[in-house]
Amino acid sequence: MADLSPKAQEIRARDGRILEIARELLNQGGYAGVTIGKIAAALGYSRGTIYNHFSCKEDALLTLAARYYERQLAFCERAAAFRGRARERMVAVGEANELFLRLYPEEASIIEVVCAQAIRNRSTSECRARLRECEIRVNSVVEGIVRDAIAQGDLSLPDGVSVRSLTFGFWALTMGGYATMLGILSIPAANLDDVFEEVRTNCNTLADGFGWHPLSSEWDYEATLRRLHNEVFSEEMRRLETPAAVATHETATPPEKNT
Amino acid sequence: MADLSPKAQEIRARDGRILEIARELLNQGGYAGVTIGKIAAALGYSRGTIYNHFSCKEDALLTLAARYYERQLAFCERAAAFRGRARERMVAVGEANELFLRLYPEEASIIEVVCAQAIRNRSTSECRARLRECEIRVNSVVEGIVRDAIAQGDLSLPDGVSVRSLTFGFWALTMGGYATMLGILSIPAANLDDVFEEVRTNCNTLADGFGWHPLSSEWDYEATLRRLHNEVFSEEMRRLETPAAVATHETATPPEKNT
DNA sequence: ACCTGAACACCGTTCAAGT
DNA sequence: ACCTGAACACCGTTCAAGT
Repeated sequence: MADLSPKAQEIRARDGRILEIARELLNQGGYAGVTIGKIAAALGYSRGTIYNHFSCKEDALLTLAARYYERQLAFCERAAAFRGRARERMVAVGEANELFLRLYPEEASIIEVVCAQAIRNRSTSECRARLRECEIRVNSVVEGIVRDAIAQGDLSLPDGVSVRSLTFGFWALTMGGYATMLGILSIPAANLDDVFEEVRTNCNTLADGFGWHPLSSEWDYEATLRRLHNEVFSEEMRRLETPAAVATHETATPPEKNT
Repeated sequence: MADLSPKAQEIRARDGRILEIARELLNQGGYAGVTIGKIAAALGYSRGTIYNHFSCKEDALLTLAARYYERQLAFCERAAAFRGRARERMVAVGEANELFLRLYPEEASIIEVVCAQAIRNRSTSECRARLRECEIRVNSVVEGIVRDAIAQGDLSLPDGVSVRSLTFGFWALTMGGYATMLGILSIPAANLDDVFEEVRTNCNTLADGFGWHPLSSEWDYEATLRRLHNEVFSEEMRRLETPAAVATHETATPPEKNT
């Protein structure tokens, strides 16, 4: 960083400003609200200049998404390093995801962008590679925990079930649940008041179904969560408890067309 | 239908043709490939005429999605009427979803459209209501099975777990898994060769985790599937086994921007 | 009553011309 | 070397004018 000329540093900094503006526009008006023109106006440069920073609009948005995923990955890695039984660490990673979504709810609108193939397909392959890297690392964190559980004798895989497919189950359950909450997958049920709790309960039940010891009935996982909150996420828990610091942005609800 | 004038019938039929053209364009080039201009050209009418049929592009696409969901719902309802233990019927509904996706893989690109808030938000509320109706009905089919299981003594809910949250677990696991397959949620694992099997295995394990009898270890659910194939989906199984009838369309892979 | 297509508004992206 | 903004291509949508 220090070996860059002042001009080059200024340009670097502008990268970040563009992303921040894009994030605000996305939170305010969804994908349709993000426009090269609006970004340029807020930035104080002309539209053409944006293309000196990002090769297209989608690359800017996916870069934003990559930063989001990288922070989420860091949460997961901190949780996976939690000291305890393998299943406790699994619970910890789930909690890390939950805390992350709770802390940055407004930024979750970026996930919709990532999920849309129409957007991903317009982006540069380097951009997608950066996202993919995050996904792979999150996955290997969880697979590592599963392997530890097996090595420690807490879990034995049923016939025909691989580490990958077990990991996939937890992943699909969690992401399917959260995607619902984020409005990506829609849910039929009326008042889904606490998706977080339902994801947690179902993940625990799935682990019980695999016979992953200690079972829910054999262990106090509430205590595990308390310990995790104290030992790993104390700073984040404090921020969550002071509501002013969280969710100051309103969520993205672009005006509807009819009624 | 018979009480419509010939002209009115002609217009009605054009509704369907527009949807069919939209479906083909969607399969060929994804959302970006669907254009009012292209639809009009293929239809042989001017662009303005399209707006006599659908109030906007998104309404046409969501109507297409609603038709898709309605056919899927019909599959689920047939499966739920299967005679057997409640858990067998649950397995049957899962299998119905799987069969539906296997039979119409190319049409799954419509799901991406439905998942994109950016698209849903531009549609008419009537259109979304039609989609929502389907989701509600699928959900109540599954909730009904869960309630039957409880009534018949095969399942007892743990403390703090409602019928809805249990249903939600199966739903999230299934949809999260399929969303992966459809490229909506991306999956880190390298070669995910059989998402279907992994969804099935994990759903079974989740049911075992809830102590839903008969457990996997107490019952031959492979036999249940065979019976379902014979008694309910024999026609569909035959079509699946003659590959010529299935997956003739190529999946939507619009050209990428870079390498 | 239905259809047409010019016209409008709004984008993303490029690139010759400036500084 | 960097920035500008006119110009281009491409959309969705509307509506006065036709038939």
